[in-house]
Amino acid sequence: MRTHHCNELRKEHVGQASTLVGWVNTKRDHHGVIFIDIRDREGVTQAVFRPEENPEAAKLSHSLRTEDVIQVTGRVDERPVIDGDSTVNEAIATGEIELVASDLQIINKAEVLPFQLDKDLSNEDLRLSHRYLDLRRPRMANNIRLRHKVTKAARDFLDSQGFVEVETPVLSKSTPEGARDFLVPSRLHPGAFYALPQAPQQYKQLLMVAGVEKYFQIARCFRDEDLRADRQPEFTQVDVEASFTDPEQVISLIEGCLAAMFKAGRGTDIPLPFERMSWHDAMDLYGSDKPERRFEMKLVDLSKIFAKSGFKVFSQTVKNGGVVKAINAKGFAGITTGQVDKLTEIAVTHGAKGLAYIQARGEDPSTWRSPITKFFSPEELTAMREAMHIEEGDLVLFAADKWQAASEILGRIRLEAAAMQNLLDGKDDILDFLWVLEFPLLELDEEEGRYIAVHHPFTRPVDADRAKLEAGEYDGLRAQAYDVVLNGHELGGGSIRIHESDLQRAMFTALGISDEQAAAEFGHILEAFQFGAPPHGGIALGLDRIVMLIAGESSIREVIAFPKNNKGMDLMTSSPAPAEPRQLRDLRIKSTAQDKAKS
RNA sequence: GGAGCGGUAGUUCAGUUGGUUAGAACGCCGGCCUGUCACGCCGGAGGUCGCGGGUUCGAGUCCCGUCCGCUCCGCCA
Repeated sequence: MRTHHCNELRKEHVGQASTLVGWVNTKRDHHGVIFIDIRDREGVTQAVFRPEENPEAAKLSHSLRTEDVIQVTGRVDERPVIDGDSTVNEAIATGEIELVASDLQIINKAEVLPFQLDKDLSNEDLRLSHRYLDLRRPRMANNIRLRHKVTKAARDFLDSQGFVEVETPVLSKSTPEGARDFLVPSRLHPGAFYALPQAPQQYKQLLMVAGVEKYFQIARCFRDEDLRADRQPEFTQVDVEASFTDPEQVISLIEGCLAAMFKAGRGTDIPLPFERMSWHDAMDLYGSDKPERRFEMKLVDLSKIFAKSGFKVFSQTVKNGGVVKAINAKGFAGITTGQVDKLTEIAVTHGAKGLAYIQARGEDPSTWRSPITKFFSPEELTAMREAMHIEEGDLVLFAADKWQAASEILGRIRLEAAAMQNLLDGKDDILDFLWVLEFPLLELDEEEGRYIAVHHPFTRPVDADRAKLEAGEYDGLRAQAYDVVLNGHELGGGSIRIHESDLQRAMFTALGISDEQAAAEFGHILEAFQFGAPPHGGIALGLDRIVMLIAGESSIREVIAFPKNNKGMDLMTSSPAPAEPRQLRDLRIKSTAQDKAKS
């Protein structure tokens, strides 16, 4: 049996017998002498086969192929000096020694692999359909181990703070609000369905009513929505809830938890506490509720300057209660026509009628190239130059709309312009953690003509706004909610919750949920709140995204062992797949084939 | 649902203005090689150029359609 892992043997083991097991990483066959690099999960060790040591083993070693599973027994020897040259390999940890093989057992032969493990491959289909091979590659093997370390750090930290891990059901109940649910048909109750949880939100609040006081769970969550590089239909949250708490306690706890996770994952301490910013300021300055602050290019409000401008597009917007805002992409006056078109397209996609800009060839407005400056007075030009700090070579981009719309448009433009200018090059090591606070509680869904919860329907308004909510005044309400952001990525979000049934009913009313619907969908929680529900709040962190960022990957698929592709399919197992007629019969579900036959 | 990019050997890619038999590297197969570690050297096999249609004397290349993948928008309380 194995005596050592493939990363263990050193000079001090010279002369000892050792048995290694693992995969054939590479074979270098010199006919007379054969070198085999054996790989296990810990590392690589070179084994040497010589006819003079054991002719049979040496002969057998010729037949080895990459990824065969073998066991090699031999004597640990120092790497020799040949003709005055050292044969030490400094690239591997065991490079000072080699295993002089006296026995070789081929445990299991391997066919030629569909792809080489020592080369990158761009064909993600192929990787996913043979994921068990893809995971052997060092990068993926490291990511899997990294994920374990980061997850364990979160678990250990929360445990050290007195939090109790509780498992909540995966077979759960569908919720009317929020993302589309995955449904699971019930055999025992034909026509009825479980839903897979989008998050353990209601269960963890009920655990607070149950008196658990401090709960956490490394929780699998499910959402039947379209996928992205950072979105999978099933994903993992570090889900946390506490009773008798407040935002400060949650923030402090999560800063400690993230510090532990980043320490475990990348070995460095992150500076605490994180900076904070109100949602209003984040939108106003960066045009996003998850600001990327590793470059400047802040949004500037020019409404006052253009309030009475002869340029009607601007002055009318301000007159109608909107704003004129702009960003200065320093040194980007040389933007190409194609790039302008692309930025314009982004602006139009997000509701702008076009994209006004100024290419500042010099400091003086007379040198500016722009489709709109001819409409501006000299005073407006001067005031704008001061406000935007326009210098030679700058590019200024405008948006005129309602405050939030204009801000969001410019926020998108800002990110794209920065990408065009490669402003994030060399900034991979900067970790800009940020708390975004004071989110709005509700926002008006103009299509549906009703208010929807910005966070979720259990989020507590700030104390000062509670009376307004109960009185039916829904504009401008602020929530006791907080998001933690890293480099423009939302790592997690949470809130203090509603713990009173009256206030919860008022919230449902605001969301247009009738008493009957509330009783049917949320009766259990309204009832629970009547029996001594403690004040409580919590947060959920996106574990996949956090591990992705620590690993330096750009997709969460790289840190999930068996992810789905863009269409939500597992290419290895070919799921989802049609069900057997018998299964459908048990569930009293008509098959699609039957439907087609009828119609 | 929409936009962009991509699809050529097992893999990663190149392929000019439309022009002979579609190439390279790695991998694979065979041979040689007793100190390599991306071993080396010699030889070989391997292609529905995603699919369908069109233009043309001639299409990997141009046009139309379609499928698949990825990225983004919508969507994701």
